[in-house]
Amino acid sequence: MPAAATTCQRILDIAERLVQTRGFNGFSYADIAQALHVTKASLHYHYPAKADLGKELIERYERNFLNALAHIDAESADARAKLRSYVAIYAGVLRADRMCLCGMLAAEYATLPKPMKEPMRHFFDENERWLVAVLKQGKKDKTLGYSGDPAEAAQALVGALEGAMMIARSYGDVGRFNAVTERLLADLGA
Amino acid sequence: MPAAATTCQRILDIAERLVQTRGFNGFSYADIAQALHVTKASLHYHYPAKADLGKELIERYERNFLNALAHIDAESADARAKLRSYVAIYAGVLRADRMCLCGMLAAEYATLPKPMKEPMRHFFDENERWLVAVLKQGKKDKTLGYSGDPAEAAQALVGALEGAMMIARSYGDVGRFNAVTERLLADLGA
DNA sequence: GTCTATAGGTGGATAGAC
DNA sequence: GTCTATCCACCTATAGAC
Repeated sequence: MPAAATTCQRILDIAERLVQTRGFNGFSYADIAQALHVTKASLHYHYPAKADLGKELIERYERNFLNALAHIDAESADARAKLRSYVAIYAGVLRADRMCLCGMLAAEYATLPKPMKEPMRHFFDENERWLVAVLKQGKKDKTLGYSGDPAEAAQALVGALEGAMMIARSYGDVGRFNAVTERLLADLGA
Repeated sequence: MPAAATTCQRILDIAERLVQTRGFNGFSYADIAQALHVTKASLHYHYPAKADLGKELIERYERNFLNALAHIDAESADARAKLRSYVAIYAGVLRADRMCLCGMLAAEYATLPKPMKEPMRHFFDENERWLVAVLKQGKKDKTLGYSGDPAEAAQALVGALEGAMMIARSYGDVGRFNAVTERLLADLGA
């Protein structure tokens, strides 16, 4: 059985939800304190500055995301299935009325504390690295089709997913996201 | 010659730039006051609440955008050319290190003042309406190709543009955006 | 229409007791 | 590790003089 969540983990869980729904500039230590029934001062013991909290949020989010991708690789050998599982991760986030953590931070990029900027881009780099491998595999075994550079195709896909997610959330319409992603997948042959 | 810009217009110009670069939660009346060499109180005379300013920003942005689209319709009859001109608008915004105003607000949707939410979605509705007309024209005269519902194709395109813009801006890399949009246009036959 | 002045609140962050 | 208490900067917004 899993060990009880530490205070640090609980803080990150609440903060993650807040960033994904309201943005990094849209929540405060007071919001976490209220949800966790502790004082703001206690939070500063664990994460002295908001930038520290934000950096840790990104790094944990990327770890969890890459674990999910590794899980996909372990589960399915088919490039088409991998791609569909990848999109399903995004759909799951949106269903919880959340944006991708790093998609949210990308919008707020100009106002982010410096320690958060590089880790945020790293998330996208790793996503694209994984996607490039899947796209290359799919092209090699002729299960996926796309034109040009696989890196560009990966960037286009990530951008399309983030953008579709962001807009669909404004409409409160997950179906809109699903319709768009179904097109994207179909265009790739998945 | 154009009339001298009114104070209201100057306020909107500064605020627009601030929202597009920093987000609605990322700037304050103090920022505008400093840039305009007036006091915060003066700004409240023109726009009592920040929500009033935000609503006006969206409505002006949409008016200007729709004017640009009307200009495209007047300039070119070719659906492919129209589509390329549409994408060029986005590229121009990004080149100025800005995000689309409404793309930015879409990310911040949960924290937006109520009076801004419907106008923001209206911008996307009108964009998609225009795109649907172009896509239908292109399909009719066989200059553009896409599968399925033109409304869904329009939503996919808008989402892809907004997402690509957001991410490319984080990397400070307009070329990344151009490469992605070139793919999108090519896939549509434009 | 713009100013000074200020209200009333919240932001992130720290000191020091327990 | 959590608390109380507090600091100071900043926020949106208003009152009232000019």
